Amino acid sequence: MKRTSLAGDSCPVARALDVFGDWWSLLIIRDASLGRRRFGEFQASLGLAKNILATRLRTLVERGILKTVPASDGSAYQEYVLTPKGHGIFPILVALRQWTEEFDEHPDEIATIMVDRDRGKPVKKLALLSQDGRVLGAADTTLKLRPVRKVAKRASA
Amino acid sequence: MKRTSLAGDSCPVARALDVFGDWWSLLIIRDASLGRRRFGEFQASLGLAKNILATRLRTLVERGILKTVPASDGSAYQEYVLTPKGHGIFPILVALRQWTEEFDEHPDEIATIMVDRDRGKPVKKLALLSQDGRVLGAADTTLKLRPVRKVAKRASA
DNA sequence: TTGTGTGGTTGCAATATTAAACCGTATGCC
DNA sequence: GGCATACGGTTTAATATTGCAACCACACAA
Repeated sequence: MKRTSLAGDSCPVARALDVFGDWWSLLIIRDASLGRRRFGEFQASLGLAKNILATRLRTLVERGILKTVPASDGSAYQEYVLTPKGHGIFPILVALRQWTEEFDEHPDEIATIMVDRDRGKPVKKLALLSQDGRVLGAADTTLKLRPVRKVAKRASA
Repeated sequence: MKRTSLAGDSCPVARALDVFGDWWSLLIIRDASLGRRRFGEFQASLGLAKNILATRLRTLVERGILKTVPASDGSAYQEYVLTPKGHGIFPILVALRQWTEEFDEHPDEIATIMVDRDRGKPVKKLALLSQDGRVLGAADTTLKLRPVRKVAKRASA
């Protein structure tokens, strides 16, 4: 009855969800990208049980999303910061944010807007472009089987 | 001990996760966006237990991501299709996919690539633009408190 | 009218989440 | 140094969710 792992799945969406697709991981990553680094900061901000936070931080470190560094204030504690792989999650956070901004039933309850730091103006919606520069919607795309170079090991369908 | 609900949260990321932030919902939505519509199709594709699939479909319908329609083949069964709100999740799926493409340890196990339907060429990476057209990274953005128009009801921080 | 496929529901065992108590190590303060 | 307290967890026990398998109702076919 173990929660089924998606790690070996051949779908890239499933593989991403396997890494940070649970209730708390993305919120921890969001907090980290807002500059929070300490165990206590995450706990206070998210209000989740400490044991859960501990296991989540541990697996996020294992998976290369976060890394631990010595505390910046000189104390003997450690802090958790995003790796490049963790920073790469930023567009996903933006996509989630923009979906809520567009479709949520109570947009008045959204506290913040994302702005361009230089100008202070709201950012535009994420755009998916073709190689020749056209804006693509879902209907303008398809999936193609990836050409296999050497030997594919475990991928199924 | 009920799983804490994020519905009333003021963070748009949390609000999105509250709607489809569990293990299976996004995969169901992915399947739906690939054209799968029937209970059995989802079940065979995802390999999840039928009771779980049933509850997920029900809540996704309740939350306006999917809607049920009479079966397209004339049989008396029903099918599940994405609403506009559900189609709006597409950029999130793209962002997840692209993260895996860029950071996964075994990219050779990824089966498909997303291509522009017209040309058959891979799509470009999602781009976040400022209003004056600059490409923005995480460090080029900040969050600003949303100006409150009328009375904010429940939002906290 | 008997059989089969589809679309579920029900019951039970295993696992995950939660809150709360506990604990060792650092700091802070005297 | 000595005591109190904060930090960063681990442990425990209750509850909720997940997963599997068996069951069931209805539609459709023969």
